[in-house]
Amino acid sequence: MNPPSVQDPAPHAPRRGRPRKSAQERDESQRRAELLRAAARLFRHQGFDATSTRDIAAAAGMQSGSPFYYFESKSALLYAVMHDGMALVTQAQAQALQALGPRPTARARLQALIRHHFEVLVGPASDFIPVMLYEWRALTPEQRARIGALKDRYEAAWMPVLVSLRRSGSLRARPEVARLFIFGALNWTVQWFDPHGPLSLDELTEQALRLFLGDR
Amino acid sequence: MNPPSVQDPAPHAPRRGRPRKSAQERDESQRRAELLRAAARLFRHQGFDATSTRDIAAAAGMQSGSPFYYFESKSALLYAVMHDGMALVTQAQAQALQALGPRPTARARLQALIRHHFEVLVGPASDFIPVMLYEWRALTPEQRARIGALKDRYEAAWMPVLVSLRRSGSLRARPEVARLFIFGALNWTVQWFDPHGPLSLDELTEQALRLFLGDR
DNA sequence: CCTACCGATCGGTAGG
DNA sequence: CCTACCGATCGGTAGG
Repeated sequence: MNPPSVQDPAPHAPRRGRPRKSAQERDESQRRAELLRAAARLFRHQGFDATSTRDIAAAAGMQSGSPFYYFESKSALLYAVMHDGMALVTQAQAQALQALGPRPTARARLQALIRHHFEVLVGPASDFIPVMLYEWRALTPEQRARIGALKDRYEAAWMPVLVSLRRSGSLRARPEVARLFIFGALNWTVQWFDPHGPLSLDELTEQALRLFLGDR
Repeated sequence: MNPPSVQDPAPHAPRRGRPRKSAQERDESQRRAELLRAAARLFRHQGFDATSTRDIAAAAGMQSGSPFYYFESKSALLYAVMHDGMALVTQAQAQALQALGPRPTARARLQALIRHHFEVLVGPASDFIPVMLYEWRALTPEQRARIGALKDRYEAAWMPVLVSLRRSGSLRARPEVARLFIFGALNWTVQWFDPHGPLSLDELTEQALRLFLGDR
């Protein structure tokens, strides 16, 4: 076992009980965030396997070996993209629901969930979730399990809404199966939706609601 | 320019005006088909980039260089998987519609299309179409255009049905957008459906119809 | 963080 | 089809 060296402690092995952040530590976490953003962008457009750590380094303005100062491995980078992405959108989803005010209808809640999900998938500044959706395979089984738990939490918020809509008759399929179909329909938009096309995210949301709900 | 050698003409440069097949040629086309099946299976489960031509050769019982006797490149193998897969399912789709007999309802036609599509996606012996759906990126632009044309033809068959259901009021979204959402919902089943699970393809089809159509 | 480097793997080919 | 091989690229590391 090596004793920890005094200078250049690898930030991917952060120490516990964090003291106040020095200017250098703030710099480091910013560089780390830049790496994550560059990686997410490249993973989304080229795929994980087709993206080299050299590509990522170059996109973040570093030399080829430098990403490994911030991340243990290429796989750890992928995991971090997915993990940080999920943490972000799960919180944003809860806020989108709270913004509806008191006692929103089930339909209004579904609308908010769908609209927010579109934002996450095809809105500006969101390569993270598409990477999670389409690069699942590249994770190790342990990583998959952990990301899967975050994904379950995100999707769980939809179930009460779907159950309520099923009870009222608006939703005609079984809620569990409906949830899987609906996420499929939404997640697939990554493949075809053009943010610069004629359809706005609001219109897209409206069409989705009309497709899935039988009334109104 | 090399004159064509007398023995071992590369089968991936087939001559025109084909004469009757010799036994050797039949053998060759069978070996080619085995390669395609092995490639489709590996591409589906590991992804194109994560599958080496050596993996494919081994799965087909060959040595590492041998796939290049049958295919110009790894990319040509991917293209062939997608092309042959699309040709197969497009024909099968037409047959599924014809089997409905004269004057089927629009609902019956949609049911047949969905049911057939599930068969293509998650039924036995079908790695080809999932590869096409999820390895799109790995094609060259020219290959993408050609496969895209085949895909358009396959999907075009759905439009008259959706238009008809829109007119009758069963479908409440715009047919063009509905088609995209519906294919998303169906194509995504590749990610979660378990053929050995409790849900049959018939039940899955029924749930999909209930989700997308507002009446009955 | 950079420099310099290693071992492994990969797509593809020549020659039979 | 196999054998033997090449050049390129890749993830990752030691040492500063």
